[in-house]
Amino acid sequence: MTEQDNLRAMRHSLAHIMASAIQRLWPDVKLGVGPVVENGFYYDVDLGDGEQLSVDDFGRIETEMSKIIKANEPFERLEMPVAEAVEWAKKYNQPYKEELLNDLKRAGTTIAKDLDADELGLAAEGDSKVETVSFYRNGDFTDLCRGPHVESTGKVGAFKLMRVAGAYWRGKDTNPQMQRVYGVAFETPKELRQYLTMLEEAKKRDHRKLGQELDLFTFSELVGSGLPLFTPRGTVLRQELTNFAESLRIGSGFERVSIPHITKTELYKVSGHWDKFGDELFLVQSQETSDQFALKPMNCPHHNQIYASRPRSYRDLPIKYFETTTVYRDEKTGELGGLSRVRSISQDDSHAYCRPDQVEGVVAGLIDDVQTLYGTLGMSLRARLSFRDSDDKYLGEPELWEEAQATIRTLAEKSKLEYFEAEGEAAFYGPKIDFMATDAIGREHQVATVQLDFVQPERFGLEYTTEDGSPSRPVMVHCALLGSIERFLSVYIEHTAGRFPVWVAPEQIRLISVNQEAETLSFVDDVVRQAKELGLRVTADNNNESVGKKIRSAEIWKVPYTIVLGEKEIAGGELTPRIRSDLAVSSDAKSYAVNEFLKTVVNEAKSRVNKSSL
RNA sequence: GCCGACAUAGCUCAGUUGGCCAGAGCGGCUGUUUUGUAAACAGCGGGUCGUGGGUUCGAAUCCCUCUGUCGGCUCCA
Repeated sequence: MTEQDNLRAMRHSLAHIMASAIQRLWPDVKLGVGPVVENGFYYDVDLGDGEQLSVDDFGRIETEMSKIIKANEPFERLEMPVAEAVEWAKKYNQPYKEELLNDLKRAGTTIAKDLDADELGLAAEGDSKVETVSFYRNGDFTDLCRGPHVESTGKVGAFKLMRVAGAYWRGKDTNPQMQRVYGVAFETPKELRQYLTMLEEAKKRDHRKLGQELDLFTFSELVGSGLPLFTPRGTVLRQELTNFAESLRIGSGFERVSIPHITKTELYKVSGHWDKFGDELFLVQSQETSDQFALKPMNCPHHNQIYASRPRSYRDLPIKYFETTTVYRDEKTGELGGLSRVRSISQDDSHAYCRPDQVEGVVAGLIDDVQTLYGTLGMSLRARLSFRDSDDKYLGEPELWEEAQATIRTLAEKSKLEYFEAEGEAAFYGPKIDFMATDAIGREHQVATVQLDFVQPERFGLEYTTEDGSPSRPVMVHCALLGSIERFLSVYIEHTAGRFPVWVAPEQIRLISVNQEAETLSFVDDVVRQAKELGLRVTADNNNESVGKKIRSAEIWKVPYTIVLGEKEIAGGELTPRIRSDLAVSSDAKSYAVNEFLKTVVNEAKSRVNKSSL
């Protein structure tokens, strides 16, 4: 058994132990499923009679679990015919288990396609009907289960119950809702502690907290949920990041286009999005005509109309458009949160219209841009090649798919990307490459995406004239480097913990006057003026406070360079910048002539480095 | 949308067996001080306790509605 398998067995065993502890405390509990998840496990339970578990009960449950662990009860595997198992479930009043068993009996799997039996931790012995099922017993607790488990309840490592949340039985929103109790578990207490420390760290860097503290963005009840408002500081962040992404586009031969934010709904009836996503559109009614409009939920159909506005020759291709613009999606309110999930979504979107023989070159260029961007931001990347599976929901010629997927695989190989393939993750219109970036505390986030599209060109009748004069369909390549800029900001704020490198820092230099004397203030003004002339973001703190307090304030605002100005500086004409600790390369404070310092900072910003050049 | 928790000053938070004018720290403003690398001192403002309704002699506190936030579920072009 590998270490991985052993950890899984430990976690799954803990799910059983937790269920058995809950059953001791609430004998009438009805049990759902209890699989292993990332970092731990959960079990879905239903206490019945509308009774609810809360985190206040965790102490009792954990105590009970500890007793079971201490008793070191062996896990015994037993088998019984399915019919007998159904009787067992009936007898012990476990309707959810009964339902699962009936599925096993009928279909041989616990559920059609939407849930993976393995994830559920349940028996599924292939596609044929199941004759016998396995149970595991520890002490007085018996549960339908495929296993494997650890030998006995004493061998489960370190765990902690984390939270309880609602979850639909078998993930369907028409089913009754159960309570899902989550726990985390590791082989050793040390690993558990490390994990909990990481969570603490994540909490400290929560972009919602930092957004408030660093005055980056806000929400207003009057404007509505999921509609972030960016302050001047937050807007600098957005702008610097999009400027960078846009400069990569321009370097790769994309041309900027510009479109309105609304359209007649006809556009989406043609594109096919109306049927699929119509209920998530914000509708806008004209008071003048009977036309119904919608706020755009994506940009491709608009861009397609620009492509379609004149005849295209094979010589014109690839035609590459890009635009940073906002789309609007009426997401369900319960799904919104911070900047991670919003209803006004800004995208650095691009669409390239290619001949089939150009797809490879275009995609290679985009992969290159993605790598440059995330390399500069100090995040490592992994790519998921999202391919189709055998489902019939995919549109477009199967040969085209095969070819495109092969191309993507070759490119991933050539670009030295770390990648993996995921069947069934493709969009309905084509395969894609989704990029995941790892942040400073080891969490992975989905960011950029490159998608091939065979469907929209067809739907919109996009064409170009080939060498022999016949019409042909271009292939569309969608790409967003930052993805949703709001979501990306949430990732980047947490990645940097708000300690932005100079090129993105809303406030790059803060000047602190030692006193209020006219000579000092005029010297400060002079440095501010010079810095602004060089395009730097500089502020002066001339408040009547102690130097110590003003330094502290600059630290709290995470300003990269703080400079105290007083008699000494006025006399010598030199500054001694205080460098924010994460940027500093050495700990010695050096002095620079005003001009020399400012020019160094300008160059540092221009080169987008993550360390101080001083 | 669903389940659960929550909403008190600009921020962070006290204040529940329903009861005197609703509190603190930070931030803000004013004054004193003229300050040298993470918090000088003093004073002053600031909240119809998210909204609307209800119960009660009396509601920040109990009940309902709505709005918003958080943890999940579901969804994600």
